Amino acid sequence: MPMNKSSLYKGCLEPIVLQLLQTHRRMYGYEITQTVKEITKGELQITEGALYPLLHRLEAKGLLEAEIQLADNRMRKYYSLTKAGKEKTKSAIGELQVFMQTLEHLINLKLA
Amino acid sequence: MPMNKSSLYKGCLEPIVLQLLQTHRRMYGYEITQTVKEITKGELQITEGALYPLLHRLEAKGLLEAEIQLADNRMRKYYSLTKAGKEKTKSAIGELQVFMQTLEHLINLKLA
DNA sequence: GGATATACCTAATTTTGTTAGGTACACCCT
DNA sequence: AGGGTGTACCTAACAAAATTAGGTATATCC
Repeated sequence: MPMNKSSLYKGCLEPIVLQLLQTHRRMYGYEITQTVKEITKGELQITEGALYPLLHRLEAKGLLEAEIQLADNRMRKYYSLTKAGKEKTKSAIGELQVFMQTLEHLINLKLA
Repeated sequence: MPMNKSSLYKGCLEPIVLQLLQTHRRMYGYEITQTVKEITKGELQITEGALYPLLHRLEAKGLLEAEIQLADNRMRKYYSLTKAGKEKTKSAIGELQVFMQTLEHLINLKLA
């Protein structure tokens, strides 16, 4: 079950996760993979091998903070944006929007 | 001169180049970098270290064919899409459009 | 003669994702 | 009791692709 046929999402995972955490306030890893799968109707399946290391990197950079919680002998590691994370999210989303406009522009080109 | 602050274009270079070759019919490497820079007003600067290896890969896969031409002691290696390349372009653009819609969907989420 | 632009190239490194595991517990079913 | 599935975390080996930073060579302009 690959993320996608020809991984276009490379480089976009970070802003996607940041944005999700901004709208949901607080999420754990597995929840992120399932939520994205639902929202995108299976189009984007974030692999755990990509997600967990990313979360760890973002935490190490001080953009996320983690809190472990137990329920029914189940561990959940909840992540939320730090102040720096919120700022980073803002700029990341801005860049992503510019990126999307640029992409659309490039794709809809007709020969002059 | 990096391509971008935080390279979002990572997995999208191939479809972009294919699309450009479809609309322009015939281009050489340096021309591609300059054209993209102009079209995107500097937003996307394809580095040569990314482009040339990509062109070689696409040629090796039989998606592009190359033709070297000389003018004023200047070498230019013109690339154009093969039949297989045209088909690949079609599907790549389709995937890219699905990708863009998914991205937009993810970014424009509001908390339910 | 030197800077800038054109025009190709590659090698080392880094980043990021894929693939493919592993642990552990809960729940359901037979 | 045992097995399958789902939840929930993790990591290591590998692969792909871009970045960084070079190199060569010629033309043009000052």
